[in-house]
Amino acid sequence: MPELPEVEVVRRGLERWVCGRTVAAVDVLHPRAIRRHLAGPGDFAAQLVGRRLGTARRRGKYLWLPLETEGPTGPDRAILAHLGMSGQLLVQPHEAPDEKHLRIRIRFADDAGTELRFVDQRTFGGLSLHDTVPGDPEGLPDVIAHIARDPLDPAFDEAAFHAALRRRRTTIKRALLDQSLISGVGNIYADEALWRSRLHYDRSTATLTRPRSTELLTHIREVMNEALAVGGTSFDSLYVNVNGESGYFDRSLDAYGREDEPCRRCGTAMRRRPWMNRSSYFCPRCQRPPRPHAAS
DNA sequence: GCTTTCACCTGTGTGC
DNA sequence: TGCACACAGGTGAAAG
Repeated sequence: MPELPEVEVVRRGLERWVCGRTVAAVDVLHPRAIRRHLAGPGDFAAQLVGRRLGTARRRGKYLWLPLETEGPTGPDRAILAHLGMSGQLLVQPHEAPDEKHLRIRIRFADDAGTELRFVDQRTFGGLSLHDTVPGDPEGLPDVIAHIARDPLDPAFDEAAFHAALRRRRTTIKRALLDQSLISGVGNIYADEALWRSRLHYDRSTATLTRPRSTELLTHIREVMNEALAVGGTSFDSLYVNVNGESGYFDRSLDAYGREDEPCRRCGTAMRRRPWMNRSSYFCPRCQRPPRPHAAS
């Protein structure tokens, strides 16, 4: 499942293989893959043909490719991409057979012999075209202006994050998954960072002291950087980078998916609890529940 | 205004 | 063998 490290790996691949190339043709093979582009597949293709792609950018789990312009005001449009749960952006040779779940194909006006493919089994992801926030040097698409900066962004505001946590009347894992508070954290890295911080997922955000939230942020960054270093996390080949290679971080997970296995700190059997239509993995000894009856 | 719930999707695995 | 069902989970609209 692509979270921030996986998306960053894809961004780097796009930067290397796609940036600076000019779009020659676009095939939309499944309309759901561009459902956020309200004007439809024909408009999506027509607006892209002839445009040169700028440097790939990322905020949290969103990626975008600015469409270069000659004006001094920066890019005014950008292709926005979200991989959802199973999306892949692959750079493939023209002659490579179509993937079973190929949704969008973008061909380029050059002789490099490769094309960009958006492949997505569960169709939660997609591409779309948007105006950018006026004056934004990175060409941030307007529809994701509400997404918070991610913890690997040098401009991430730790003091504001802590203040927001204290203001909220919610629990810590919900807050970590709220992309308007902090972006890029999904179910896997939330469980990993909470385990490292010895925090229970149901702990109230209002009870977190500044040192505790600082420590949590440190662990979020650690686990993301470690995943980045090995190319992201992959469980079932649904996630691969732009060259089709899987990440290896799943071998290093301490919490996620380790139900009944011994905690790597204290040896207690790890537990899984249904949580918001998904699962939370935690150590019942290291990560004490906030209320005696809240977990067993 | 803030917080919580649910629909959207498809492939895989399990139990009967 | 075939069927029903649970599960994976990010996002945003709708409900509370």
